[in-house]
Amino acid sequence: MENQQLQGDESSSSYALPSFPYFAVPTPSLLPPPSDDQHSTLIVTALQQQPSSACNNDDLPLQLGPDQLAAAAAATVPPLILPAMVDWSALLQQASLMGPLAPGLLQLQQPPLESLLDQSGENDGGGDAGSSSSSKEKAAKGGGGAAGGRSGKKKASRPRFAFQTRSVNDILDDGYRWRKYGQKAVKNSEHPRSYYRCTHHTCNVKKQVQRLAKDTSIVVTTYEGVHNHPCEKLMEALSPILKQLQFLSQF
DNA sequence: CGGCTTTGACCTGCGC
DNA sequence: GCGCAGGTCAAAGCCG
Repeated sequence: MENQQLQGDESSSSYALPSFPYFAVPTPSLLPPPSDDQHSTLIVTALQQQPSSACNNDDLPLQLGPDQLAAAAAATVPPLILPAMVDWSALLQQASLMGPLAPGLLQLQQPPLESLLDQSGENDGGGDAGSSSSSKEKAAKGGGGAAGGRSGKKKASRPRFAFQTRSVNDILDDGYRWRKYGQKAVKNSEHPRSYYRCTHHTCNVKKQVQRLAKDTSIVVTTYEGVHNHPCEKLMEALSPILKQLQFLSQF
């Protein structure tokens, strides 16, 4: 299983995620108060590289396709208004630590990332979707080791979370600093996929940003790995409060 | 000048 | 073995 690999291989896995096999839609109660300009709807997916049989979800009561999920999200979560800065990684960590059914998270099911991203592609046929899926999974698992041939060793897969957001901006301001290290045209999609890496020296978190071909207003952001450092912007915002608390605690 | 983006090249795995 | 697709590198250029 992937999480086991993560905990075994990641030197920086102090925030190693427990199992979080749910497709989660944050309900409004979980959301911060509205802000002025950054409007977006959000779907969060916890991704795990599991055997394809595990994705059948025969034992799960709810079976929704990507389109249905999007519709369900639209129905259950009317246009969410997000603040300019949301630490979604931390939110997910917190949610996962609270257990599989964190308060405020609506359990649906765990769709594979491929099904999410395949919405973007006008597949030539059903069989094509399958091959595309396996191709993406392969890339996700071996991508790091593949590039540049720096090490022949296969890189262990890491937890991945896909955020589906309706936003004009490609980049979600999650409070972390990212450096773009690549951009790639994706088959069956007119929009390229962008690759980002966390700029923190010891942090190896990556994210991919891609727009859906079918609905270009939706941005799919896929996080890979877990930050091993605090969110800079969050700390910046909190530091005055912390200082005040420290000051008050003296009395 | 440092940090970031752009972009072509390169590498790997998979399917045929 | 070859071609394709995805992921990454790294040099060059841009920007504050």
